[in-house]
Amino acid sequence: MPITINDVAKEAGVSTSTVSKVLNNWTTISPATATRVHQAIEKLNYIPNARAVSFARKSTKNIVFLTYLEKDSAYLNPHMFDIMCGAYNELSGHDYTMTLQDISKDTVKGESVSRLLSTKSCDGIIIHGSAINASIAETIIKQNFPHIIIGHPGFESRLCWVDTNHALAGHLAAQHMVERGYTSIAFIGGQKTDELSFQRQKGFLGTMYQYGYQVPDERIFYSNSTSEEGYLTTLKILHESKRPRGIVCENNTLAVGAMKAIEQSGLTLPKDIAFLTFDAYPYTQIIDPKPTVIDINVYDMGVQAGNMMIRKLENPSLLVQSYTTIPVILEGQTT
Amino acid sequence: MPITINDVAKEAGVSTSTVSKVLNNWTTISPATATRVHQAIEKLNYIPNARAVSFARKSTKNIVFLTYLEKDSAYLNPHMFDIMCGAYNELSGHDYTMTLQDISKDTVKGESVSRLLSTKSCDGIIIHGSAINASIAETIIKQNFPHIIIGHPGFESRLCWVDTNHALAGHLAAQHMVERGYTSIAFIGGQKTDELSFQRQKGFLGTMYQYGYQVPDERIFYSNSTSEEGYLTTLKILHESKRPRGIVCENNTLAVGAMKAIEQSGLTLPKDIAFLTFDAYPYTQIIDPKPTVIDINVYDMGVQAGNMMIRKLENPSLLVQSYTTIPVILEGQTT
DNA sequence: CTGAAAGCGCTTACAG
DNA sequence: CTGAAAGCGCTTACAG
Repeated sequence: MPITINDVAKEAGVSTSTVSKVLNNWTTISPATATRVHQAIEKLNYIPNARAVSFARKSTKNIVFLTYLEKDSAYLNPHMFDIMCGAYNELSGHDYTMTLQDISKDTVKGESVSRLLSTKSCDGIIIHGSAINASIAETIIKQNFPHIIIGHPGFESRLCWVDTNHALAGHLAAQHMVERGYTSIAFIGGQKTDELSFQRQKGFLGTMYQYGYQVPDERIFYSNSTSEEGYLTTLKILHESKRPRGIVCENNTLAVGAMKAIEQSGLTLPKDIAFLTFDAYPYTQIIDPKPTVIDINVYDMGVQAGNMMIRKLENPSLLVQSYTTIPVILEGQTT
Repeated sequence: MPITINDVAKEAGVSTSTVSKVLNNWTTISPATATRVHQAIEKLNYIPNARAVSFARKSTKNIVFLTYLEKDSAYLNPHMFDIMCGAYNELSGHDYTMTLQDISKDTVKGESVSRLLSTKSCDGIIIHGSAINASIAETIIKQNFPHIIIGHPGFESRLCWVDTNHALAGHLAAQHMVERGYTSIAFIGGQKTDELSFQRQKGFLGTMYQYGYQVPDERIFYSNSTSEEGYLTTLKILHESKRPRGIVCENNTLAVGAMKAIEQSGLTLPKDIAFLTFDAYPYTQIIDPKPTVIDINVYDMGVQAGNMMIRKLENPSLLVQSYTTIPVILEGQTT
């Protein structure tokens, strides 16, 4: 038989309401009573039944983390899990639990979210950027449900979100290259439609321009972000009649191919050509030489998301819509 | 005002108990009544309050996944998250939710688990192998709490667990090498005390022996599993007076270094030397040429863990203690 | 400062 | 086959 609040009340010689008040730190309880109750709790080794508390309070102290959880997600997108850890850490530090929810099996867009809200099985929902869509957005906004999107949603709305300033990352990349004296640079980006890639490119090109080193169109490349394309594009760049002084890759996968091409061409980094890429993961840690990268602290983004969620729950009238975190440069051996 | 079971009862002209029975598929309900109730549910768009159900049923339909969730875990141990996804998938398919729990902040060993059990906030607990210890084991066994450990616990106990047959993986490695005609082979392992490495090595050496190709002690190496050590050890192996025909590395990190050494020595894979390693992640996908690996399907391990958990919950007297999953060979260009 | 009582929204013996 | 009633273990106005 598990110990209940009634057992504690009996043991302490008070009513259950009094025990409850002690448990919830009401200020109206006399110190003497509080002590007696605490002693009883200690003696009986009482711990409140979380289910009953949740039911009586009409709050779960639980946050759902909505994302894709398919096979190989961990390898294809470790960032997502690092964000998850950050969010977990912040939430658990404030006595919230965190439940996972996969969106990939939804046959109707947004159904898992609707269900989540109507069953009242969480107080709030953190949504990974890859899992947000207009249908979910509408459900959440209509019900005014506490939420945070990780990554800018990609469409205008009243949704709340946290993101890293990717344009600033591009700016930092340009600034670093110019400071090191690399002024003629080729940029290998992802797909034209990729928002993240676009922001990095925009920040990079804009800052180069401000410094007076406009990057010509023929030195701006788009790709499907495969290592193979990074390799081929870089070969092409290196065989230009007038080779650029440096190459910037929009992501790690491109970087693997690019550096292979540079190595095979017999060029030395950074003497013959400088190289910079974005993100410290997943490959730049093991590529040799270690490239200079503009990194984003995704764990911290998760922490910020958790923190914003908690503040929203504590103060529902809070009007903050977004947090933006700042990228940092990690210097390697290629610039 | 959210719709409750009472609203549905009123709408359908029946009692709340009847609605509840319809909701829970009791066979004693007449088809006509069931239809009326379903219509009312449909009309009011009623969804049961999960908190109330959980409280009344004294079960949460929630499983806790216990592990380490610190910064960078996702990069250092993507396997763990892939397992997590597998477990989630299986659990959610059976209408269980899954909550994360980090163990790294426990000041007293096992305190988070004790708390979990006393607050009754889950029906069962899945524990990643890295997070199990004697204190947690004792708590769980004493309370006879539904649990699954991912990976053999490393000490004898009545704990339930799932794991891959790592010795079999070693066996498959040996078999493959011998079949391809590579009979003189060096083995680079992890630390002597590492159980997984030991099992792989044991399986490998044992099978080589059975085939009649005993691996001499001077061709068995131990290491701290860094890429650097893989590199240096391989260089040493390649400069032996009588070079082996193949090298087997116990893990991916060693493999990165080993293959670099082979390449730098001007040897061609697999013409001059054959190479095989374990695990398809995190690096063998991008190493060139792609090595032959013995892979373990960790996602499937998670699925098995989830499945075993569900069967235990449905049938508490189930005596199964362990599942063992089977590794597979993925042929690359190095054997 | 404390307690009796209602209530949170379901489930489940039990009676009919 | 259906329903009245007790119960799950807390919280929280409200009265004193």
